[in-house]
Amino acid sequence: MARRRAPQPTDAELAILSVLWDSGPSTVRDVNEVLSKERSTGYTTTLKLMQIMTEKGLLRRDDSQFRHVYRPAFSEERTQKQVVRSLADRAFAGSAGKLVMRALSTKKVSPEELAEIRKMIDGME
Amino acid sequence: MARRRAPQPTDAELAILSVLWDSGPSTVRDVNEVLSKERSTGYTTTLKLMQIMTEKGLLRRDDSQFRHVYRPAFSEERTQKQVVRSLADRAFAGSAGKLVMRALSTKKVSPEELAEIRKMIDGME
DNA sequence: TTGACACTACGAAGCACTTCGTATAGATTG
DNA sequence: CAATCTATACGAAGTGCTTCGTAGTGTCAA
Repeated sequence: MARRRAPQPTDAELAILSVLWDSGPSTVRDVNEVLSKERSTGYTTTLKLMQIMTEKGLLRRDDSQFRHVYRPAFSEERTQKQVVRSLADRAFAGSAGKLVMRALSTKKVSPEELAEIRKMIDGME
Repeated sequence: MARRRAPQPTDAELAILSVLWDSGPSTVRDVNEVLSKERSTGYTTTLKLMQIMTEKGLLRRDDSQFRHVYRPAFSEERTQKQVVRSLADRAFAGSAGKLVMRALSTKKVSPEELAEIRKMIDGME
């Protein structure tokens, strides 16, 4: 079962994907309204990006309506695994374990999450 | 104690930093010999990158000798924390904990590392 | 149906990253 | 000292990312 290869999303593309994962299928306007709050992005900028992402295969588009509706081509889980693996390769000599330990050491993990992580490790052994 | 801000290293820059963290202070030739094995990078390419990294403040250079000797301006630990935090912001809504769990779920963590991670969590509670 | 509005398509510019060719200067060897 | 090797400096090209202006097309209400 060969899965289509997914290109690594860029920063701006990840921002768009995040909105779509949160909100579900959306129009360009929907996405841009969320993004423009933090990034103050122009409408046509978001449009162009989403068009390119569709060409790349990162998004799917339903253009049966006047307002095209976009959705992510790949799940949040799959994409997150991909970017994590990519970072592990680039900055941690390929070791996901080293990456995990470094992430834990940033002290930005809440006790609740810590407990969840421990439970996850328990289930893996 | 305000620390100088470190720019995010790019991919090629991370590759160079990795060599320097591993090997210690090195000349351009030293670095290029390691890199060219995987990346087949030209000598002047590596040189130019390291010059730019020095301008950016990512590397320090000792040019008292004919062959300049370079070393990282920031530690591996600090840089790794930085890139992890950056990824958490971009793809995990800022949550290092979510990033950790996703990294664990890639199944690329050895049992030894898993044990180490558990020990680390024990020490944090 | 026509004017106003909203949407998509397209082209291009600005910028950063990466790569490499060429010029120049310092070392080394016969 | 001259030839040769090795190093650095510099400029520039190619590419990809991001941004936006403008043109063209569809929609809707008066």
